[in-house]
Amino acid sequence: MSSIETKEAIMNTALKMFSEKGYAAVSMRDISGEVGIRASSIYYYFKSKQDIFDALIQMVDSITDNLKDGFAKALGSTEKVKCEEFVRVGKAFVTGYLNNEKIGTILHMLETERFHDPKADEVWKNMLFTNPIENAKEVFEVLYKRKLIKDKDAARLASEYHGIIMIGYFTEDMDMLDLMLRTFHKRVFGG
Amino acid sequence: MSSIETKEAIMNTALKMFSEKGYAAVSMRDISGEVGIRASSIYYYFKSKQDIFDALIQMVDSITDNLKDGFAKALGSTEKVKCEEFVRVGKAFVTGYLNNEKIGTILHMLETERFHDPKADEVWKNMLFTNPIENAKEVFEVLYKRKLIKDKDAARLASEYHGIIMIGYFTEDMDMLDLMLRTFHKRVFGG
DNA sequence: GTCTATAAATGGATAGAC
DNA sequence: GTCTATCCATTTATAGAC
Repeated sequence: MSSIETKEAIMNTALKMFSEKGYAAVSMRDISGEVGIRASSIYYYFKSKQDIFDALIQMVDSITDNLKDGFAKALGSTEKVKCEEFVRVGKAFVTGYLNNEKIGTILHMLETERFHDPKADEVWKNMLFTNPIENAKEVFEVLYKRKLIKDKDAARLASEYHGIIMIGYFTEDMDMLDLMLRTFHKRVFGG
Repeated sequence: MSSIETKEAIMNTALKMFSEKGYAAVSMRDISGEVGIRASSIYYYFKSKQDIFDALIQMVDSITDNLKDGFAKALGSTEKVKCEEFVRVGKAFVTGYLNNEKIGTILHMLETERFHDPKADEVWKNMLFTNPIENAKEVFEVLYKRKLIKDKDAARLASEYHGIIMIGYFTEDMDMLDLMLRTFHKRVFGG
């Protein structure tokens, strides 16, 4: 295996194990064993266990920027925001993005470590709240300017919308998420 | 110190440290040092480290039942649900209950361990979602029967309401929470 | 780049004195 | 009840051979 491949294997394995067991509960031997090398070999790529974690956070931080797409692209440029499309985009954000294999694993890792790692806490909040709400806000601003909605308060609409998304994400009740999105659409876009 | 006091000190200290550092990162020596005894003395009260954690979860599980009060008592029995009162109750749930010293610490501990402890995951979801939503649902059912609201779907209203609460809790934006609660009140109870 | 070997520290847990 | 002493497994990390 080439050098770069081994390094990536270490990071992917560490991410998976940290998210399942938590940082402290995973040893260098656990990671190396899963990768198929000896623990000491990890130190050729990373100077410490913390160094692996920091590299993961940094990687995650850059991924976060690629989030905007879905909601903005799907809703910000259509003629009329149909209910079915609105509901589809909302559910896709939960099932396709938040519960995506990669993103979901990252969120789990951050969630287990965020209380004792300020950087992890910041990235977690950005991924799950700050960025999505900011993106939704921009979309609602566009929709208002294009007179597709009557409510001018884009910031509040974005927080309300994301509240629905978060309840769907945490309770995993997709039927209720569907229903709440329909009700929100009716209220904001009109019957 | 009496036997019962020492046992409580161990549990309180363990809860605090588990919530700050995570279960695996806290050693028996860490806990005993904070309590002011030797690590071996803990084994007089608990047969293992896991035993402390399990005792905490069990304690937490019983506390959860005392949750109903706030929302139900405050809103389910008044003549008319005034906006100010509705907003006050919602904000009090976030600042007084979820961010309460004891409850908040418990939630943090559960959140760090829930992905590798099914019982912790269950209790966490109950405390933060299942129970509050169920309680809110019962209140909205009462309010509908008393013709104080026109919307019949109490389950959906409860999820929408709790979505607002959760956004307030996670983002810590109390001004936005205030605004969303006012908007919700206007929509559901009428201007 | 990956290995073996090992240092040095820390972990959970027990035995037995007081 | 709390202590000292200790066992034994496991941990992070390094040194140096290949």
